[in-house]
Amino acid sequence: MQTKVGQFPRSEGSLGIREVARHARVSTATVSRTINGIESVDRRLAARVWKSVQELGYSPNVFARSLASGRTRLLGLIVPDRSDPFFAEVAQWFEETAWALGYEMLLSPIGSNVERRSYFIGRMRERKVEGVAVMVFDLDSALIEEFSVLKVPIVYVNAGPEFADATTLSVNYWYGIRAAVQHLASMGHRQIAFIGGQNLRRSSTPKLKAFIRATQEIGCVPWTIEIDESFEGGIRAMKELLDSDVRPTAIICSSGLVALGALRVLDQTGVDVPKQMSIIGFDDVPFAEFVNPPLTTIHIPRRDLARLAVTTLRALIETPREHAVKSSWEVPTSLIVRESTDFLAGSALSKSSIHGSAALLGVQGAVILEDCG
Amino acid sequence: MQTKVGQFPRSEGSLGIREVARHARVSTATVSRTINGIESVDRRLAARVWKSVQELGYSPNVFARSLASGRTRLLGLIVPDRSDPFFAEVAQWFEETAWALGYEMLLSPIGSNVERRSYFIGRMRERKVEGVAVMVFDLDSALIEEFSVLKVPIVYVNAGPEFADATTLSVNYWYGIRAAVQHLASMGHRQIAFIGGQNLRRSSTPKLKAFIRATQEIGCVPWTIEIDESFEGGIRAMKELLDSDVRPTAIICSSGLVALGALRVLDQTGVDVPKQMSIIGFDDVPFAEFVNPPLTTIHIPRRDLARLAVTTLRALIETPREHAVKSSWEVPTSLIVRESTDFLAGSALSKSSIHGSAALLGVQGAVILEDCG
DNA sequence: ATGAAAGCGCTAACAA
DNA sequence: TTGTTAGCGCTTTCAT
Repeated sequence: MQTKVGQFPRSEGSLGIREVARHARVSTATVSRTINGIESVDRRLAARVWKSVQELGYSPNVFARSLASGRTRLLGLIVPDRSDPFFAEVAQWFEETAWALGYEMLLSPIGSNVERRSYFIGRMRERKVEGVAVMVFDLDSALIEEFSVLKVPIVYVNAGPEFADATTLSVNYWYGIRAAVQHLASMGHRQIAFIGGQNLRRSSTPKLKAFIRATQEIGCVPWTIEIDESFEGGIRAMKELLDSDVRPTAIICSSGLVALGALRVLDQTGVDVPKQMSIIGFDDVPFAEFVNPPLTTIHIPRRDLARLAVTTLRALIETPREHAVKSSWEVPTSLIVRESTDFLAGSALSKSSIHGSAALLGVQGAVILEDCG
Repeated sequence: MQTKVGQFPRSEGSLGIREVARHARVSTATVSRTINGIESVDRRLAARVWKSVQELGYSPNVFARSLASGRTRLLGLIVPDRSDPFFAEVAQWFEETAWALGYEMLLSPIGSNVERRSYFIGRMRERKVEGVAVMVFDLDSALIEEFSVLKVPIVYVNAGPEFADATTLSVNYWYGIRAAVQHLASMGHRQIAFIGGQNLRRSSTPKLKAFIRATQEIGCVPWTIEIDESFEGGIRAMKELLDSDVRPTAIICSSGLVALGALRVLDQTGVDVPKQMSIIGFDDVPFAEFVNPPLTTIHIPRRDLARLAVTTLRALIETPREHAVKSSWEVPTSLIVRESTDFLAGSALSKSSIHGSAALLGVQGAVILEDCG
């Protein structure tokens, strides 16, 4: 019989379930059952237990609990970069939703280098995540391999391989981009350019496709210009556009930052937005509404996306995986009209009530155009 | 002798330290020592162990590890609101620093309602945090009480009680605000207003004091206007200022959002920034540099603050607490000059090289004025 | 330097 | 319904 001491000062006087049990004059099992809300416990005993818990100031040790139960209630979320405001917000909603369902989030901003990636993968393994949401497009197959070894459910969000049985969630850019194009067309714009590019999110392709389809739909020639998706990219593209013989009258940017860059050039060049040029961005960036003029943006439902990821994961985890069928879900985008878009100058069309009402809502007001689908 | 089954499907084939030990033909103790990098292990045995770890794809169970060792290596960080970009960034640096030192962060965005607060406090207790950084000013004493029961080290960051023995870190606003006032004064401004207020951060008072002292220092009368610290607050204050008989020529805002609000009003009123009015904000908000014109801001060293919090906590945790002395640290603020400040129109002063060089740095360039202290 | 074995605090059979 | 008890997977003494 040895008395364990340990190098590190343990929490005071080992206040564990045993002390509570002794104090309440019941067994540890009863304490455990009470704390975990198991019905079968006698009301009077339960009351005694809770009282002891209070008096002693007991709080269960999650580590012991996980070890004993074999459950961790941990959900992994793999993103490229936590400092990107888009992923930051998604992560926040993911965590919030997870909490609401009794889970924890383990965030893995794996970046781009391989060491960092396997570090985070290892971390998730050590902590025994029960499921993982993958939000990076180019997670290499070796890592995916490593994961499948774990045999935990995975959902791919707006990314990932087209496994026959992979569960996927995706953002439908078509709705929002089509709404944007039609919004512009309805105000007389025919020369609409799209500034897009490639980045970590790799959502460029679907956005581009949607733009092309939407412009063709209204009988216009798609006008696109590719850049790296950033503030500087927006600056370069806008300069290029301004230099061309015939200027577009409206521009859709593939991200909020790109739009901010475009706006900068326009401001410096003295081009009035929206009178001389209309700009539409994405709300993947905060402060789109605090900028001058407030940006008309395509809204990505980050919160819905995050929630869907968590709930899907939970379903996968808690459902006996007898009939694991491929399932895929989609969240729609929409258009938020603010003040960076207006009627084409010299257009025969006059101000419609839609835009008028947007202005009426005041500085932060916005009218949301649902998808036209 | 019973074979444990468990309700929940456990990780495949119980790949634990025992399997590794068997595979490497050593004891579990040796495996443990090897994995934890304990020197005394024979090189050849260690090699065998690592090989087995590789081949088996073993990764230790953190829960068991924590349970056995009595250490959690968890650091709590209490903030009001994780969606505030300031705290979001601090939290990120906190976590990053913690990782670098082998710790984890447990974030508690306790908000304002009591239930939420005690929920997060409870969470930290359950998880046995080894130390806590408190970044909220008005953590009520009851909660502090609850914490002191845990007997874990606490550092108060820019907040908290003035316990005789409390460890505190704080932001020195004096340097940055003084630099801002002097920057303006050097460009001929004498009518400088300060838009400030109160918010969760409660950093208003030190900021206000610093402003008053700095303006008096240059022989000006402090001109302050109080609002709630927000975008709308900035709008209201700016409107009020524009309506007054005599307008200020330069304005320092107590936060980035307030500055954005002020900028909005100025833009709508057709007041040119910086030609007709200079604006200075705080960089507690991203995109201050992406706005038009790029905002001259007072820089708060969020990263240093977070790092200091973590390293201080670690020192407190890992140092035998024999002589626990009160200690306090400070991080300085500084001024980042961009393009929202300029010479007073009609001033006898001409453009100095300082501002000229800022312009030369281009769209995103900035010259940092260190504290004048 | 290595191994045997006693727990860490809890959960969940199983028995009562 | 309640209690007894065998682990969960690891660390760390203690003995070798």
